[in-house]
This record gives sequence, structure tokens and C-alpha cells, in this order.
Amino acid sequence: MTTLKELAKLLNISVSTVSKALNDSHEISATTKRRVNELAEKLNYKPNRIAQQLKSNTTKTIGVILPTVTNPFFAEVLHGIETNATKNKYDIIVCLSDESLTKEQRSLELLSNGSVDGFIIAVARESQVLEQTAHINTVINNKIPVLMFDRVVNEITCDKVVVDDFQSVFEATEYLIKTEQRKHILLVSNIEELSVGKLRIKGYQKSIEDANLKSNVLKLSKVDDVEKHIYNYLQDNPETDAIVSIDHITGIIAINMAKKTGKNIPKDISVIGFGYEHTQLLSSPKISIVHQKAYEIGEMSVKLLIDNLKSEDHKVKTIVVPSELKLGESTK
Amino acid sequence: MTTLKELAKLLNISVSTVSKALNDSHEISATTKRRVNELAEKLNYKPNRIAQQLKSNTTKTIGVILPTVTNPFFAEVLHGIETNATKNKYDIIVCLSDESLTKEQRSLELLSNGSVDGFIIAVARESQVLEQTAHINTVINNKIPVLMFDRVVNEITCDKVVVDDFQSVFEATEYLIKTEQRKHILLVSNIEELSVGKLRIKGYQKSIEDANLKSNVLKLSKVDDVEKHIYNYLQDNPETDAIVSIDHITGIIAINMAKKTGKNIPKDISVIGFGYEHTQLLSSPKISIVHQKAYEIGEMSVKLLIDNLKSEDHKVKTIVVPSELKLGESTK
DNA sequence: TTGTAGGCGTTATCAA
DNA sequence: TTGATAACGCCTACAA
Repeated sequence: MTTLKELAKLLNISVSTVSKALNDSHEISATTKRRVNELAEKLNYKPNRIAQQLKSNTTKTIGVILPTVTNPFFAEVLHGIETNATKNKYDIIVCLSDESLTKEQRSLELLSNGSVDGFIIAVARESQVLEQTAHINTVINNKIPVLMFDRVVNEITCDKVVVDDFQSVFEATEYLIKTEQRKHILLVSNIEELSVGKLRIKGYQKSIEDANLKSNVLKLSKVDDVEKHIYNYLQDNPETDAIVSIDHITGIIAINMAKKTGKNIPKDISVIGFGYEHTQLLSSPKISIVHQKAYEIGEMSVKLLIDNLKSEDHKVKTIVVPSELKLGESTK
Repeated sequence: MTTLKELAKLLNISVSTVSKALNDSHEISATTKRRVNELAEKLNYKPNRIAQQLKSNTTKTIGVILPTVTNPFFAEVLHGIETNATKNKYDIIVCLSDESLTKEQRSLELLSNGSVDGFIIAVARESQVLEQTAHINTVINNKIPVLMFDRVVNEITCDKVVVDDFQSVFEATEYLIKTEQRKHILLVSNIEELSVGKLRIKGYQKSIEDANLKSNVLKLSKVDDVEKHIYNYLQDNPETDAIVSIDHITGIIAINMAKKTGKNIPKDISVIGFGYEHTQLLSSPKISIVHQKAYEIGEMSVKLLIDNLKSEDHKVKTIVVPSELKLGESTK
């Protein structure tokens, strides 16, 4: 890689002159600037990023710590993060915790050595279940800004970007009750132990209670054969006329199983699931979904974190990104 | 952040002594080492990564450039890359090209300033279709190692990790012909313009030719309503008794559509798609898939790139990661 | 056993 | 208008 020193030597001028010329300083004459720029162009000079980082004590890099990226929600959030970071001339270093507390701790620890200016994190399932989150506070105490999204720890004070988990499921359920007159609504879930899962279930229950209906929750996260469990439930409870799934998997399975029991969708049973971009393609009829604005969550997270990085007196915020009920063909 | 200088000052010794003590140099006395280590521990000292990078002229960071991460194949490859990179104490900077040539060029350009030691890249759809790949050679000419995976440019000389696209579809088709005695096999695709898509279609065609059957290819990548196209085809060609999908979407849609036309799967029609971890969950009956070892592709890519980074006289290799036919319930 | 000095590539201050 | 120098934080050859 070409350096300032090399350019200086070739042009017989000093390093600092070259530096100033390249940065278009008013101190430098037009001719010198021209000479310098021409050579720099020719040798494809690019200022060494590492040196700039050392000098400026800032990396323009964000550490992004995700539980997984095979879950389409996090994939789409990452998409939003990457796009918006790039737009703001930030790079992202991505670490996957694989839902493991240890990996999450290690990643945070490893990047807290000047590698990044700040973190965007969705905490691992294990960290959330065990309520072990001291490592996050450690980072914050080291004055490295942290933004948490989706899976959030209430006890930690930092910027947060969350989904309207309670409200969205409340409304989805209410839609089934009020608009579709459904009376026997099942909730299926494979994420009931997560903060977001709990909130979504509460939204369902509130709506059910308001209508004096019976709550039916099928928890599947520790179960092998999800298909079979849903199928059996539907066989045993043939009065079921609607299903709400609070994740991006069980809704589609529920559609398949309901069809298998001979029910017509949406005539006999309505189904509302959670989903993102392509989810609807994969079911027939196309599943109605609570569409979480995953991309926007990523975008907002970057925006808020960069705000924090740039301003001296940043005050902590929590932003709620509202979801949208996107009706497909699995509701009437 | 605590620095060597600060430690030195507090202990009234020189910076180099501190440095050596922390690196457990034999030059330093046990007592000094203890004093230094204790204080370092107490102040949570961590060597500044940027300074180390500048000093060593190596970043221990890999630039990963992916077309997208919402496609589960790339998500799983990323998983493999991240895990193996971390294991080898490398970070990854992730850029998404969004299938755009321009974004891909920009990302490569931007990171070619010392930010990374090497690249892992799957070229964007646009770059591949337009056959514009000079930017990749530029990087290689700058002596930054590049590894390409999956979507590969034959004209470029560098390490490659690819899937056995031709062979896997050849075998899947052969399975339908020889084991299941299928005679009217349809291939559906939404990626026929990609190098991998072309190879997969060739594998299908070879197998079909070998058996003296008729080739039927349904190209859907520029089509709005994939469901409808598949449904119509099945209506118009009721003799169809097997479907091969060469992507991770159209196989599941084909199952749904075949069911819709009243066919029984796998009795009347067999379906084999492409897929990864969770794909099989989303269809009923569970789809049989060509399982690309996406995670392994990521792992191998990192391994090969790091080999290249470490050895002086690295010779260029292409590694083929074989896929596996994973029979589900959509074949007999 | 400890310390001094120089350098990685850049930028900024100050002097010429 | 240009150049010398110092500094960012770390490491290391060499001197003490």
C-alpha cells in the first residue's frame, strides 16, 4: 500500500505537505495540490484506515451482536443495520452469540478494546433466561455506548429499539374477535421464554379477557415434533376457529396442520402469524401476518446509536417501532 | 481506556517495562510482573487493538461481502464464517451488496485501505449477469487475498469454495427417474441467470437426456406470481409426476400448488427442493431437499483464506463441498 | 533487569 | 506556502 511517506519522497516534498494537499488545505498552493493528487491517483493512494483510527481515537465501526442470523427477523434487522451504517460511513463488525451467554460475553469483551465505537445488541436467549447481563453494564460503564433492540433488558439503562409486542398481538387477536367473530382462538408459540414472547402472550390474553373468551396457549419451544403437537391439538379441539402464532414458524405449520385436519382456511379457521418479507410466499393460502418492521428496527438502531456517538449530552431513549397487520389469505 | 503509559506512570516505571511485563517477557523480574499485572487487572487494561494493528500491519479482520443475508443459504454461510473466524481469533466486517454491482464495488474499494487482511465474497447477481468483475481483480492485484464462494467468476484466479451444483441436481433427478420411476419431471427455478442456477439446470438436463425423457424447465425469476405460474403449469400438464426445484422457495410453493390441484404427495407427484436447516419444517409433507452444506462452506472459506494469509507460497485451490440428498416426505 | 528510542501512517501545531 | 516535530498506543532492538 502506498503511504504519504512514499508520495513525499517521490515528489521531494515533506510528508505534512502531502497530507495537507490531499486534504485540500488552504495552506497549500494549487500547483502542489495538483502534483500530489496526480501522483496519488496514479499510485492508487488510500489513507491507511488503521492509522487514521489511531490518530483520531475513533473507529467509525459498530459492533453488532446478534443471537443468530438464520432467523429471518434478525437477518432483516442486520440488513437494515448494514445499509444505514454504510450510508453513514460506518462499518459493522458482526458477532453471533448463537444464543449463548458465554459467546456473547466473549464478543463484547473482545471488541471492547478500541475495535468499535459502540454496540448494537440483541441479547442471547440464554442471557435473557438466566438474567445474566452484567457484561453489558460493564461495557456501558467503560463509556462505550450500547443500543439494545428487540430482546431488551429492562434493568439496563441504555438506548433501546423495540417492537410493540404487546400491542400488535393484542390487536391481531382483537381483529379475530371483533371483525371475524372468532370465539375459540388458540395461541401457538415457540418463544414463550423470551421477553418478547411473554409480552406477545400477554397481548393475546388481554384481548381474550376483554372479550370474555377462553385463553388457549400452546407452548412448543421445548418440543420435538411441532407439527404433531399442533395437529393433535386441532384434532382434540375441533371447535378452534382461529390461531395466532407469535413466531415466524409455527403459523405456517398451523396452516398446514389445519388443512390436514380437513379444515378450510380461512372459512373454518383463520390464522395470523408473525413474519417478514418472504414469509407469506411459503404458505398456501398466503398467511396473514403481524409484520415486524425488522429493516426499520435496524435502521433506527443505527440512527440512535450514531446520535449517541456524536452528541455529548445524549439522553437515553426507547423507541417503539410499530408493527403492521398484513392481511393475506389466511383470514377472512 | 487504560494505556501502557498510564500504567507506567502509576507504577513509576517505563512503558517498555510494562509492555514486556504484560507480555510475560523473561527479561522482567517476577515482582515487577506481579505489580504490573495486578494494576492492569485492577484498571481493566486491554491492549488497544488499533495500535496493535498499526504496529503489526495486520488487522486480523476479514471482509465478508454477501449479496444478501435474508436468503437462508447466505445466512447459514455467514454463520459458518463467523464461527470459524472467531475460533481463529479473526473478526469479520460484513457488507451486503444487495445484489448490486455498485454496492459491491464500493464495499471492496472502501475496505481495501488496510481495514481487512482479506476478503470472502459471493458476487452480486448484477455483477454476475453483467460480467463486470474487474473490481475484484483490482483487489487481488493489490495483494489482498480474496476467496470466492458459491457464486464464482471463472475468469478470476483465486481460491474458491463451491457447491456441486451440477452433480447434486443430476443425482436428485436421477433418483426420481431410477428409484421412483418418474417420467414427467418438471424443473422450477427462480435463479436461472446465476452461474449456480445454470449448472443446476444442466445437471437436470443431463440426467433427463440420459434417460431419454423430456426436459421441462419453468423459469420464474422475472415473474410476479410464482404460485399461479406453477399452478397453471400443473393444471396444463397433469401428467407431471415429479418436480425439482433448484432454489429454497419454489419447491415449497410447488408442494402447496400440487396439493391444490388435488394431487397427493408423494403418491402422485414427488418434489425435491433445495434447502437448509429449517426449510423442511415449513412444508407439509416435509420437503425432500438437496441440502447444501452452507455452514461448512462458510467454515471452509475461512479456513482456506486464513491458510492463504498465513503462508507465503499459497497455491490457489478450488474446493467442492458436496451436497447431500435429504429425503423428507415429499418423495416416496 | 530496566529504560531509551524509533517506528507503524496519519494529522495537527508551530516554526520557518 | 512549506516543513519539522510531536502525538495517537504499542512493540522491540538496543543501550544502560
